[in-house]
Amino acid sequence: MDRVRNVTGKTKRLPRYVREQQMLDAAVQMFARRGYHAASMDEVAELAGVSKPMVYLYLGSKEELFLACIRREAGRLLDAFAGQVNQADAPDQQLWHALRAFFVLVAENRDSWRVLHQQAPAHGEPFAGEVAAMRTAIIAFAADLIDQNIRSRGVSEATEHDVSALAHALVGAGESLADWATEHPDEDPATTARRLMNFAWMGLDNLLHGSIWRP
Amino acid sequence: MDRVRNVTGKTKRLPRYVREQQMLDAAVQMFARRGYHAASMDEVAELAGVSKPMVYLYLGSKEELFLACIRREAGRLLDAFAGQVNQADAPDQQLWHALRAFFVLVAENRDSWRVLHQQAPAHGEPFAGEVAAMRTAIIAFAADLIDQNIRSRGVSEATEHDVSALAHALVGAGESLADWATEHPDEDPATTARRLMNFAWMGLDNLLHGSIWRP
Amino acid sequence: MDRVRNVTGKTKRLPRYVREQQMLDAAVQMFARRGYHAASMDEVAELAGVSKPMVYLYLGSKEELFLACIRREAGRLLDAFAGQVNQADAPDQQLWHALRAFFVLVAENRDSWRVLHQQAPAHGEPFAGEVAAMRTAIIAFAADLIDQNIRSRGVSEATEHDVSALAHALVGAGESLADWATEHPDEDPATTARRLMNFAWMGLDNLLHGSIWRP
Amino acid sequence: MDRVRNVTGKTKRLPRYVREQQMLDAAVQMFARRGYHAASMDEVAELAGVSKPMVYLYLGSKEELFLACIRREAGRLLDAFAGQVNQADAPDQQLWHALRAFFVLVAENRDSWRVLHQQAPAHGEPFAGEVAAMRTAIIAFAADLIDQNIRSRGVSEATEHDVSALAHALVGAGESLADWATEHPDEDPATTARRLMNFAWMGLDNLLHGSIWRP
DNA sequence: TATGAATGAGAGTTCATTCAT
DNA sequence: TATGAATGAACTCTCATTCAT
Repeated sequence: MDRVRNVTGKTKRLPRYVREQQMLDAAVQMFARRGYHAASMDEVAELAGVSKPMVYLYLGSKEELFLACIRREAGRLLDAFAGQVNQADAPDQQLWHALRAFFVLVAENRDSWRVLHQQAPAHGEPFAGEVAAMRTAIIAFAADLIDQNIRSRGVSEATEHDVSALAHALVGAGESLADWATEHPDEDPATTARRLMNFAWMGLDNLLHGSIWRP
Repeated sequence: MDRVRNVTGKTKRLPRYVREQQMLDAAVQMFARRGYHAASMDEVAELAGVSKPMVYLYLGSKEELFLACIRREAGRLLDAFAGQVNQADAPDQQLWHALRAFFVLVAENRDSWRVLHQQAPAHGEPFAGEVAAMRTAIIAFAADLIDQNIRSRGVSEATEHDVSALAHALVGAGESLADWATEHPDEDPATTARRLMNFAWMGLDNLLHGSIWRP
Repeated sequence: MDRVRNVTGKTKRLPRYVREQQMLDAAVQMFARRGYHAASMDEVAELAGVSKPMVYLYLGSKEELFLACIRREAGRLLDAFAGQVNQADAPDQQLWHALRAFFVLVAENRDSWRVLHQQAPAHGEPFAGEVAAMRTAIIAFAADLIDQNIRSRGVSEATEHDVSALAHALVGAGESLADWATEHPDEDPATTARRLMNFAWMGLDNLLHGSIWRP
Repeated sequence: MDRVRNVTGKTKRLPRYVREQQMLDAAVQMFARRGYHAASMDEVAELAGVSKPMVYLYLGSKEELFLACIRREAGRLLDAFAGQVNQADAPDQQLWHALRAFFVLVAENRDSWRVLHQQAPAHGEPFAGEVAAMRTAIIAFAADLIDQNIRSRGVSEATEHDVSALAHALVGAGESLADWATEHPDEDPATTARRLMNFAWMGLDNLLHGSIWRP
């Protein structure tokens, strides 16, 4: 009933791409708030202002719709995180820019973040895999920066395995802070990014200087 | 058909408590591997070697069953993490013991970890809340240790808010490493714990010494 | 499989209202013959020539379906009984017309009568209440006629309570005769109505003339 | 937990007949208040202070239990109604005694009345038939009295069919008044019986004197 | 293009009923 | 005698999905 209508009273015919984006927007919102299973195709269609068969016509099935959501949002996140980095910068500067972009994105797109972080991994393949791939890319990016840092100082005891572990820890810390920031809306994303830089990068620095914690 | 039978060929009658634990074991496994919705009560019952009505008789409903799983596993995790710590130890020693116990538990109970970390938060209330409460307790524990450390050195610029953020980052890093360790079965849990101590604790140390990262 | 199909062999698509009436028809029949609990939604749907989800989509739930049946049939009965009465007629004429319409309706809609008289009161609230309300209306109608009759003769010993009891007796006699007529299909409804008029109205007449039975 | 126990703390072993009556008491109560289907064997057993298998051992099945209830209560009602009548009395005296006994019984055993009047007929054979048989006996009794009355006056236009209809009307009026009396606990059963005698018997009298209502 | 009408398939849940002790 | 433990079988209800127009 709320669908956009033109002056003749007929339903407005929008180009396919626009309609698709509307549906994806609606789907992301529903999946984030209700969860994948509890979100019904009926509700998605209604929120998108379209009839159910349209959703099927454009997106195929509930699984494909969910996948399309995941892909779109994962792409956006990757773009934000890694896309705008200047490879000529120092590693810490690169990480800093990436993290800040990430926290900004999450703050502005909570539903998107919940779909990627909370929903997709819980519903098995192929959804979990899609997010896992994105996460792997991010971790690789972090690992690369850590590696650059290490090499630039000539320290080299750390294996690839060690670096990978550090990158995982760094990303996990970032994800957790993203959730935390969600509950503190007055926290500036840049501040959150600085917190993480201090927590993580400084710890790495220490290791590089040989001060190691032992039980 | 697969029910346990004794030599006389008759169905084994077990006391209620035993059967309940069997059902919870089966449920944790099914929920972890298939996901909450995809896991059917039929499958849970079959895996537990019991008929469906028994599951309902003892555990009430699918929701209550899931909650019971979450509560049991959350309790175990909390016990492992915070239960065996000696308050007389230095903060870093306390954290170290807790983390080691945590990584050991996760390594030995992957399904349990997946239920808590991957399934419960994805399915809304009351499940998410139950895990959130446990996580809050763990974060408080970590925050407390960080606080002790700060005070013992007389440094005091950090607000409670800052400490909370650090604790969230630390716990997030631990969760991420737990997942990572799951894919590296030959990694010793103690080693994983040491990685995290080095990544996190040393970073904190740095902060305490006043070396701060700035953009 | 038995659904109505047109010559092209395709499923007939009927407007919502028509389908709803078909479902109610089927439901009344099933509830009357099998009883509320023994009637399954599967059977109702099949008899209506529709799939089960349609019944749920249009009527909501088994309880709501039963209620809808009761309401429709109670409405029809009330209309038949009280709807066509001319208030200008003498009380006995009014009652006579009402009773005749009632016995005609019951003779032509046995299932409907059984749902109202036999099923609904046996299954507690809200079903019993719905029929009780209709019955109360009918009894009030009868009581009113009795009252008019009394007043028209200036006799006035009878309290409201007494009149109510008489009305209940009259209606109970009518219900019982309705059941009895059901087993005597060759009995003309008008005859049945006349029987009741003689049994009831004449008895009242007597009372009004002061001839009272005493133990 | 509330079962009767002797001093040794063991469950009291009561003779079979006593236990059976306890179970029937409990069953009548449950069937009357919840309805046949909604009453569960669990609840019946608990209310009777017995374990479920005992109910099955003594009464056979839910159907047989319900039948046993119906038979016991129908027997009591028949006894009350027709059992205490002195055949030497005049017909109106006989009817009066029977009705008074009936209204007394209903007033004191509401659950019993609801099982017979409300539940049994709603649940098909063999339950409905059992009550129908009892009702037939009562109607036959009434018809006989009416018949005696007619013959004693030498009036004989009335066929057996007519008399049967009158008896049905009389009994229906009685049933309806029984329900009505249930809602007016301060009404004396004898008064209710007198109401019915006046309503019914006097109406019959009229007919016998040739004053007939015509449309 | 767009949709109201319709359904296949399967889930959770609840009993009456019966073993095994 | 008496019962805690256990289940077969059904039933209500819900969706993702697809016709027919």
